[in-house]
Amino acid sequence: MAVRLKDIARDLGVSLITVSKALRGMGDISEETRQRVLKRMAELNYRPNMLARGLASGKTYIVGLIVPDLLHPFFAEFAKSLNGVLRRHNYGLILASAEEDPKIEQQEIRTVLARGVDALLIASCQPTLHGFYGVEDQRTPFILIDRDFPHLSAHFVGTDDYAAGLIATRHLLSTGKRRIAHIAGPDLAPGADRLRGYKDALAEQGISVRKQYIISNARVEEIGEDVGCQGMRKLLQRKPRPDAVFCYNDLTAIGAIHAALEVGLSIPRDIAFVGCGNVRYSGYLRIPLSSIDQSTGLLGEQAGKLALELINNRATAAKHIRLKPTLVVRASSVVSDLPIQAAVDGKSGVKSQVKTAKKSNPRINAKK
Amino acid sequence: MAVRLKDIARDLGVSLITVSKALRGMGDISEETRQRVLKRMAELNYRPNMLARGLASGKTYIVGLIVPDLLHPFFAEFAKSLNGVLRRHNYGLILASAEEDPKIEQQEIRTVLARGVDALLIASCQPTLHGFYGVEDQRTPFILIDRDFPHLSAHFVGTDDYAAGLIATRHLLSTGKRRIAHIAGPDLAPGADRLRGYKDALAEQGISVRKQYIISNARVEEIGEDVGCQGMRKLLQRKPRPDAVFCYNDLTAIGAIHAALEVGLSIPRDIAFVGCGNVRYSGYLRIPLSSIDQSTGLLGEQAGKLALELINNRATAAKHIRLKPTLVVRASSVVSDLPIQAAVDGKSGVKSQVKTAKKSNPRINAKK
DNA sequence: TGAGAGTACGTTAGCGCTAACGAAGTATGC
DNA sequence: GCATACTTCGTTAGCGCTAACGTACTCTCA
Repeated sequence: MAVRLKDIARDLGVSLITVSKALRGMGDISEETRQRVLKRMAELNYRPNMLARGLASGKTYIVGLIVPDLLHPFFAEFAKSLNGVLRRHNYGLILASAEEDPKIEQQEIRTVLARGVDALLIASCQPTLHGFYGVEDQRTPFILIDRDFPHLSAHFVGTDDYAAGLIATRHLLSTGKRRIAHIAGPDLAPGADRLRGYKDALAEQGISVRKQYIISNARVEEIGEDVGCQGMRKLLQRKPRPDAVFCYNDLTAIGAIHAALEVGLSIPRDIAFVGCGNVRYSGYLRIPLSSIDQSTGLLGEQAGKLALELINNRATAAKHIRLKPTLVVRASSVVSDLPIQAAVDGKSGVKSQVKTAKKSNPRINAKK
Repeated sequence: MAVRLKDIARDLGVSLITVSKALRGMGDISEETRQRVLKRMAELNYRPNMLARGLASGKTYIVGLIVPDLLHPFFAEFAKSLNGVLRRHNYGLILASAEEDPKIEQQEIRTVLARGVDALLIASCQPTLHGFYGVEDQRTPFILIDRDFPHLSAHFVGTDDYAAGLIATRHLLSTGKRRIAHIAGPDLAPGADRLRGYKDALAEQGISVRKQYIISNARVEEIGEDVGCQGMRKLLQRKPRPDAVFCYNDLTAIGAIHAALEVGLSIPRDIAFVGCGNVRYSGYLRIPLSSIDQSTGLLGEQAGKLALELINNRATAAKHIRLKPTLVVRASSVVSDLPIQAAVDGKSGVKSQVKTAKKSNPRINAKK
């Protein structure tokens, strides 16, 4: 059996509550007693029973995180970063991967809440908003991640996806491309915002948006390589053929590039690509991929800090944190005169990825 | 406030314990009463308080997982798969990423244990075995993941790393290469086993192991692209130059390939590469990477099942589960006569990856 | 018919901890 | 010298649930 407060109290000849107070650093204990207690605790390798503490105090020091897919680099990095913040504040993390299934998401939310988490972070994969199964009514603070539900006045931490679309498309325009296509994501907040950004960037240059250049994936479950590949095959049949593609994420971009190479196109000369997400291997791909970096680690930190804040100050008006993304340019969108190995090593390779991710200081829009 | 058993009992005019029994499906309740109780529970949206249940019963229905780095695709996939198994059995997952730091690992083990998990899975990053800080003495069953500590007679789930080294090296030998180098991993079980496999495969062909062809990374903290790149630069200075390299993992392979391209070598003609881990993008890299697949998803499942087994039957002799890895051949190790785009599309590209790693991998050429 | 067995439900006593208040002892002020 | 305040420690009463046993009540069968 594990050592309990009671054991230490008996051992030291003081009352249980004195030991508890010493442990928690409460004021009305003499410094001498506290040291005596702490010393004995260390000797006996005492570990407070967090279940009992949680039951008695109503605080579990656990935060729940529900993501659509832990394997997705974005969520993995987010979770890692969040875990770091929480650990530094002695909070634990209960994690659930919903397998892109709203039913499972619902189940996970239920069970995670039953465990009495102090806060809940949800990157939802719900197609339409049916509310969060009672989370809103609960006293447990909850934060939406990555994907906002504007109708719900909830806390939110995510990327400025409109800016992502804008920046990516502007970049392609700046390289002289004019027939820019878009392989869109699901018809949820991030996808819709990136699409808006894409359209507005075109409008800025007086270029009309052509429907035939937009591949919709409104109802696709998993936006991966095959979606990009199939989308690209359709785009290749358009007349005139697009000369650039802004892809919803890096996975679709990889698939799209694959389809373009398949028919012997030269990248970026014939057709250029920009992805979104800047996943780890983007710089090492066959065609190193230009991408929009979401500073995911920073998102995790911000989300963690917000969660802790909400836990400590019960009532706060809904906070929206949107980080500005940054562009990482690589060979998929910019012609390089250098031999290929130099191109990879130099400006467009990993080095610049690190540089950008470190240096870029995304501004935080704290609406309200 | 959440609904409690007491509320339902009062509401229905029965005793609290009757409600509890109905909830848990215990035998000595009439079917009629049970239905009445369950119906009311559903109406009131009752959720059992898992903290209280855990405190009273000693079972939390939570499993803890501690990994060195959640961002590493292996651990992300493992965690995801484990989460799936646990969810199907109504278990939750507390996850901690130790940031490759033994100190943090120790801290995480302490706090996770304090939360009263029913089982603990540890993929340790300890450089040497100092024991698991009292986990062994605890009644909490624990399972070592990926990396075994043979001295400890603990449960283990991981890859047959010796086979991985053997298979990878045999493959390179089968393509006619004879001067095969190895960029090794840290001097822990997986790294040491892969090295042994490498050596034995050479011995099988009567080829003597040359020290100058083995790059040791015994004390390197993070085995990533940089390590591979630097290791390769050293290997390039050896005389005669190696004509193939088996790399500890895919990340080092990516770095190594980078260094080889840098000096204008042709892959795989001048020098061939095999990695290990078969991460998601291996098939999309500049030089699609031959790799050893660890069937990580299956490992997660096996580990989850073992954990549940241990939770239910207290005492079991130490169980060792080692899955045999498989080889996925791509263009980094096999010459292809086809033009590059066809090579990627065809035999050496994505297809073989799909074939081997069925579940989570992109099925890009759906040309069936 | 009444002891034994079975069924359905309830009572009691915690799990290990904390919140809120209470009770000593010591110091301070006028 | 005695009330007031402060310091230090303890008592009481739970948090919401479960384990283990207790108690009615019914049924069975020699």
